[in-house]
Amino acid sequence: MTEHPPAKARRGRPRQAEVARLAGVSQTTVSLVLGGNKQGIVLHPDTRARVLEAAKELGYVPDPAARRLAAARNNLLGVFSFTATFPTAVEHSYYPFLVGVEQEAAVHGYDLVLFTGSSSGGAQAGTSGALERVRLADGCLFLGRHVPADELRRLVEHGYPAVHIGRRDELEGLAWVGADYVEASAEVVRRLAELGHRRVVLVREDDDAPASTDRERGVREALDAAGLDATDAVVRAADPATDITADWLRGRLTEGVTAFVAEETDTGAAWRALLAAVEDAGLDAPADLSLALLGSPPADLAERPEPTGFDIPRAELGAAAVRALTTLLATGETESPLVACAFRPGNTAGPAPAP
Amino acid sequence: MTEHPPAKARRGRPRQAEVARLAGVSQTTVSLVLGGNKQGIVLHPDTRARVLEAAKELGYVPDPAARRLAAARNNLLGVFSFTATFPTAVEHSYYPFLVGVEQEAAVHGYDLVLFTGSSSGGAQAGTSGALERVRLADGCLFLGRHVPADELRRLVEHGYPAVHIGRRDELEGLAWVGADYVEASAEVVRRLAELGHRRVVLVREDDDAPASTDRERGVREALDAAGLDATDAVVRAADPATDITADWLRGRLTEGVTAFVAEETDTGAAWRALLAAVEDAGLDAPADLSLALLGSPPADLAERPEPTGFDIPRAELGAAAVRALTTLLATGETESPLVACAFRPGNTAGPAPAP
DNA sequence: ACTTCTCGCTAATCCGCATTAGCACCGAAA
DNA sequence: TTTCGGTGCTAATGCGGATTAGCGAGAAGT
Repeated sequence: MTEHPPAKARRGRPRQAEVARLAGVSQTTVSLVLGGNKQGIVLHPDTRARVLEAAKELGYVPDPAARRLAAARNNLLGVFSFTATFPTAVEHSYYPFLVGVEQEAAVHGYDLVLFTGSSSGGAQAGTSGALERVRLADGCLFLGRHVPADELRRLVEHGYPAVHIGRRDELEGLAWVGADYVEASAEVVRRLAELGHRRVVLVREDDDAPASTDRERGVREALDAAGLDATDAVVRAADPATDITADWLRGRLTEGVTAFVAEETDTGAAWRALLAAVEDAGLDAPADLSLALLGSPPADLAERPEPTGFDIPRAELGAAAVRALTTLLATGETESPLVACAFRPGNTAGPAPAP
Repeated sequence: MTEHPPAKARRGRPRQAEVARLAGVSQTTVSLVLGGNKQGIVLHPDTRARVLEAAKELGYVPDPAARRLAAARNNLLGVFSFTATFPTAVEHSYYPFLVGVEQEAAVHGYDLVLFTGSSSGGAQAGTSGALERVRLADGCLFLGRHVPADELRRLVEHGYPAVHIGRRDELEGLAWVGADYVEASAEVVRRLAELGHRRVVLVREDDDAPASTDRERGVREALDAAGLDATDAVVRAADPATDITADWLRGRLTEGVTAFVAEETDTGAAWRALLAAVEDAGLDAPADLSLALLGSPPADLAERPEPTGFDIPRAELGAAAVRALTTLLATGETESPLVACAFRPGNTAGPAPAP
């Protein structure tokens, strides 16, 4: 007869109201005890204890959405990647970031929300508003070579705390953490120069991601600094697999090029192409020519000779990103640190062959 | 003087209320137009158009927190692993699950919250109530060989939607998805029998995880079915590295054993020990004896000959787990599917040597 | 002309939590 | 006895949107 709502009784997670009932206090009090009580309202220790016990007994956990809505924070950090976060194919590329992110987030008491849908055409991938969902979290990390700049800009302009993993200063006000590709790439070229190489070629993808342009810049700067010829020193290959062939390689060799440097990308296409071309040409590195990789080799090429180049401290970058984000959340201060990469001697580069 | 709140006026994004004002309709109408309008309420096309235009003009984007709050579900799935979710060392063991989980979650429009045994709330890690944190998500996936059964039971009894990756029927009411280790292991043994092996030994860890006992069962069943001698057919090695030696191997060989099967575990210890013993004994597989691995080889052993055995469809398992969880959330129905493993011919097993 | 129906739209609530205002009580000061 | 100042707690409200109940007005039926 009466319209009692007991049907909802055991439905879903316990609310503060239920904790309140069990503890014999008001919902407000529960909120005060469980939330920070930043208002400095005085509560009797016994009440406090009762509430805590009731909450534990019921297994109460605050609803993150409600917390956010009430203009508070929910201790959730988002991670949004523009290429799938767990892509089968490029396994090794992004995973290490998460290692660092996860650890550092734990240190700061945050849980991680992985925003999916960026990957694998999920429920609403590609939708123009897809980025907005990250607002559920207190702040968010963004990851990927290509990022929808306008959407991200909107978030940032509205004051949403965001940190990009990877340099990205063209986007005013966006905090980021980046690897110092310029310096790391320059160092690789300097080493090659020291080994006697007078002409070096960089093979990069035909793409203007900061990660690529930074590497090119480093290479060019080092060439300049060493007084080397930078003519045709950079090759943009739209499709490395077809552009970088044994013939092409021989051609460059006859021009006096003795060292080839490839940039690392998600797919490692440039490096793969280079290795294939060298093999096809029946040549050997580092005997006939030197090779270097501006980054880490793809996982499936692990058994190949270790490439000369540098390692990107991915876990460290992930951790730095979390630190930047928590700082942003706490103080509102934007910081964009540049993390150094470690030179990796490897064994694909050697002294330049005598002319 | 007056305590007007205009400070918040131009703050942040537009609300539905503002869109409504601009379009000259009510907030409800805006919600109807912009939201799904699952109620099938009839709206005039013109009204609809006006609202859409107003929304576009203002650049309206719904607040995900509010949306989720009103919907009484936050579209979050938890992933809880009892070993760190992102362990650098055992990288390959759990990672593939996540690949499948992430993709399938995206398909269903869920985002992921990552909980790890270690992190779970930096503030109060290790607390016995650590598991309660997962209640933050609509439902949760559990992952790991060893799981605190009583804590999990509490959650399940409270009606919390949980799915375990890996068979686990001893826990009444818990849904799980598992690989069919019994059948897969049996098949491996059947193949060995077909190759003429009359005595087969399984090397397993001294541990009662379902994943181990299932494999043993499959092996025993296949031995029985083939009418083979199952005496001493199973060896429990607390520490495979010291128990499985070249001497031990020779001993078994003289007893007539011609094939050795190892189970796969996080560390791959049993398989490693077996390989080492064979090498130490100066023997060769598959010439002198046959080897098989009930699972996939550890990543660092990739360059070794491909083990005969089976592959665990980890990504598929992850995806199946998400499907089971979403079904549980939607219909309340618990399902526990068993996913088949694919036999991997490999090249460590061959015909039994003539006696 | 009077009841019924749609059709189109809106007022009122609720979701779960945080915050604001303020109430009831009690001992101390006047 | 009245007033005052804490102390300890709660009612009420709002965040932004989804949902439910239901209200006018014109069309249709009788």
